[in-house]
Amino acid sequence: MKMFWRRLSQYVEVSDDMIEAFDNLGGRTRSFKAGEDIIQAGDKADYVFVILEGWAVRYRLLEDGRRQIVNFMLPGDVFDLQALADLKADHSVTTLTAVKASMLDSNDFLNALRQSGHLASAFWWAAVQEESILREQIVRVGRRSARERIGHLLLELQRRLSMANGNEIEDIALPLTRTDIADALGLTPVHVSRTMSAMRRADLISETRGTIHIVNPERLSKLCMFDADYLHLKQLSLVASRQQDDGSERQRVNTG
Amino acid sequence: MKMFWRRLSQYVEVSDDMIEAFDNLGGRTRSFKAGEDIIQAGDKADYVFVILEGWAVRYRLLEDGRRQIVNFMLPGDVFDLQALADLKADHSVTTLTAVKASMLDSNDFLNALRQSGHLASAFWWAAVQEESILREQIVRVGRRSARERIGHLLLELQRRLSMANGNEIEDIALPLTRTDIADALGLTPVHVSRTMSAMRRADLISETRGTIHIVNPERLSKLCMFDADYLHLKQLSLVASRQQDDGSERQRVNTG
DNA sequence: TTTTGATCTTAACTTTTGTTAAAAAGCGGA
DNA sequence: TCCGCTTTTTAACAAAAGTTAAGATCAAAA
Repeated sequence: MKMFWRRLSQYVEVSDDMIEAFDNLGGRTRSFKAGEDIIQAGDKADYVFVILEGWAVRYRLLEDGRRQIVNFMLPGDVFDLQALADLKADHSVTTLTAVKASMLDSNDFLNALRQSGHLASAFWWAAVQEESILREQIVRVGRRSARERIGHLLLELQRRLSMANGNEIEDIALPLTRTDIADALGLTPVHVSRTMSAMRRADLISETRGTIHIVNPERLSKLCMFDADYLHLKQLSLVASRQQDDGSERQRVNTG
Repeated sequence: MKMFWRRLSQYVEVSDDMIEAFDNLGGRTRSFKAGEDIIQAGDKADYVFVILEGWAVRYRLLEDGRRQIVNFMLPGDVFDLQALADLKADHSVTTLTAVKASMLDSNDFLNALRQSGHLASAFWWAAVQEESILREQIVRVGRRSARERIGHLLLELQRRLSMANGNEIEDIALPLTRTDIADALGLTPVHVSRTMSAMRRADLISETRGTIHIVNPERLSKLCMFDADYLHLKQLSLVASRQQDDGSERQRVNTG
């Protein structure tokens, strides 16, 4: 839950009354195994989830089996605020790793929002940020080359993990297969593999047992035209990227 | 404004107190010429807009001039609810035709939401629907062929225009150049032209002076795997007469 | 350790989409 | 009406990404 408050603190001052209002919700924590569906398309959404640990994805399957991963959900992320509108899910959510998530009854959740204006605006901000990430995903898939898509996604994930973690993460322990990356970026696994091989040869990234190291973030950012504005981060990114310049220690992300 | 209520009535019962709460906002109507920017990336968003007439698009430019249209905004659509989170725009909005839009001060708007729970949930629904459309745009651009993308977009626009209009629209007066369509679908104008020519030859669509006629909506829907569930519509015929359904099973909206 | 199944890589080849360019069509204003 | 502009279409060719297939690598289970 710490990750969640850390994330919200990007936008609002996290006050005690806010944490209290939230705790009173009495959401129960549920654990999911890797590869388990949390929501299936067509389900009636009754809960709002907060990811506490692990990675999940929202995806959609076409009738002929093509799969598109719509977005990644990391610790601190909130979904489905859609549940508050009392609709059926038009997509599925599944886990990539073991996941711990807090499940909040959507009615209780609404009441909590009414009680704490701060809490409401924090969640509003989270929803706005999520939408921003969706828009950037459209740009990524619609108007970028394979190499740019991969680099841009890696940079986004690094930022988001750092934000949840509270300090800059250097190396990304990606729980993703080439197929997952392909399904997120509108490519084929073969082409992802081919392109990442080329990126390694070009010394843009290196990879050891599923952990990606971005050799030179500035260079990769320039190459992929990555501009973190769309993440609407506050001081963390500025402070942290400064720290990164003066050679602070490298850190591995561990996501359970 | 009629379009707007018609659209919201898809989800909530539009009551007099709701219309009153909204009218009290005293939003002023502004007119924009075709091709005029309503919001520019980097602007501080201070207003919530409701489109009354005309078409607009949200888009993002990459440094090297590539453009991605993120979504289309039609009469009855609301943006930027993002303004409520007091953020800077990470994208631009421009008009494709002359546009009339209602501009609501975001603070006044927030107060109105607090006063009318119905109004709040109506807007929440609008935001949820918009996000749904964004997700489908990701699937469209990420995992569909050029022909599927074009057909799918046409079917979506037909649905959305019909919804705003209150009854089924047959022919779509598209105020879009091939370049606009290309920028929305992650293609080039040449390929859009080529593909639409093939679609005309295949008797899927016909076009007269910018007006598109979908020859056989069922066939096109099947071909493009268009499933309107993501728009969360009720059947139009019901909208005209009855409001929200009670306990009975919700109807699937497919084609025609 | 060896085995097994999944994932990754590489290569050769195909298909789709992008590029460039030039001609045709459409459209508003003189 | 013609003129000048923009948009659309078509064609030939280039590049990017998809497909198929086979071998290499990796990690968990025996």
